[in-house]
Amino acid sequence: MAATAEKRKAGPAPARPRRNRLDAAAWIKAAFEALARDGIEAVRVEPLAEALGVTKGSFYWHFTDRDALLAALFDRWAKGRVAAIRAETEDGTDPRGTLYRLIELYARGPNTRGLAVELAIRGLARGDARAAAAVNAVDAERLARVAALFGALAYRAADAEARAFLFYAFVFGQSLIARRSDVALRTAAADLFLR
Amino acid sequence: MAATAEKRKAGPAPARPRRNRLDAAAWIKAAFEALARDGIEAVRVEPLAEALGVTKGSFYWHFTDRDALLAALFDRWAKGRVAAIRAETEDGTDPRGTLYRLIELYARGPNTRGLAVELAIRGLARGDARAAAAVNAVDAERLARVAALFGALAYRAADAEARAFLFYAFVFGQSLIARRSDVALRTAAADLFLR
DNA sequence: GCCCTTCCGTACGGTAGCGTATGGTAAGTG
DNA sequence: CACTTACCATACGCTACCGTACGGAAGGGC
Repeated sequence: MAATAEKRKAGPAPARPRRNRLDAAAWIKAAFEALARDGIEAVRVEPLAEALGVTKGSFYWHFTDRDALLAALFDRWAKGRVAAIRAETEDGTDPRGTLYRLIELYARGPNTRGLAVELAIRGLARGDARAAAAVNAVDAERLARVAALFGALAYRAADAEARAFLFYAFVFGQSLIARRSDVALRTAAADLFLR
Repeated sequence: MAATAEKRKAGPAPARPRRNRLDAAAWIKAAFEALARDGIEAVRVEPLAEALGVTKGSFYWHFTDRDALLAALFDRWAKGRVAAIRAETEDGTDPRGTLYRLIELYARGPNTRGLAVELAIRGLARGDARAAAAVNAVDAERLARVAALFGALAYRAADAEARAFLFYAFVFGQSLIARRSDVALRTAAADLFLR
């Protein structure tokens, strides 16, 4: 990470940094956009620079190389997903409702962007150790949280764990199949193990 | 394999067909190898040529461009998968055993190659219409066949369809999750809807 | 034998992107 | 006002790949 927040002085905050000043986070955000829309092949330095309205001179100030951007991308994705699943499951009441809400989050909803990022990173995890590490961290947290939800529904530990595994296998597998499929079929399938 | 290769008499000349004559199928096969191992970005003309021991002069004789190779790849994959699911389900006896066998095929067996190809093509289906068409054709056949298996287990039509959907969502989803090496967990999850 | 088809090698031009070197410029700092 | 810092623009060399043009070798048909 490069230097980010150096202007800690008190006083009037600068309204606009300058013309088009960027920080590392802006590059990562643009990288997420490109990844969601066109996959990892679209996360390239020069196209991103053009999309951001700067040149790659900016990029190589904030990152050592393209690989560093990818590493930051995976890291930030993992942290964000872990924080998200914690926030979504911290309400202990109504575990079954939470499960249904979680499924909706990835199965329908306007979350095609997040799903695309998810699938892209999981696809990379096959050949990239850092992507694999990010996926492992996210999966561990998610499976633990969802297993706890099933545990709250009075399933025994081993059964709750199996149901959590089935839960996420279904969530992501379904997204690989039903590109235009109907909601009724998906709901019926989910009801088979959410009962 | 040295049975049907005698075109010449027993001269001192090399008995090979010629030096390294290829056909389109050889290129497609090499493309599958590259796709399975390193993803779609590895399916490139010049690296494939080197792997095949020829130059790209050969490629542009058999294909108009790289895109034509990808189209042939998707087409052949779809045909192969449709033929495979038909062969695997044509035996009507023991539907449940067939279901378990199908799951093993993608979840456990030494089929990491086929699974890698499957996931790569499904990842491409998001942005490539031909890949999407191939996936749709394969999915339609698979879902119909597996729904028929569940139907043979006395599930009613709608239920059988939902179970088939869950079946394939699980098969592919489980392959995306980190803890896929845990056989017991995977089996327990499958038993939740195959029991 | 001769030609004709099939297939590949060789050489070339063109593009896209990576990373580097270096200078320039506006904001802050003293 | 000099000076420093942070950040970006510009220009360059390099590599990998795509697709084209064309020539040449090896067999099969006559």
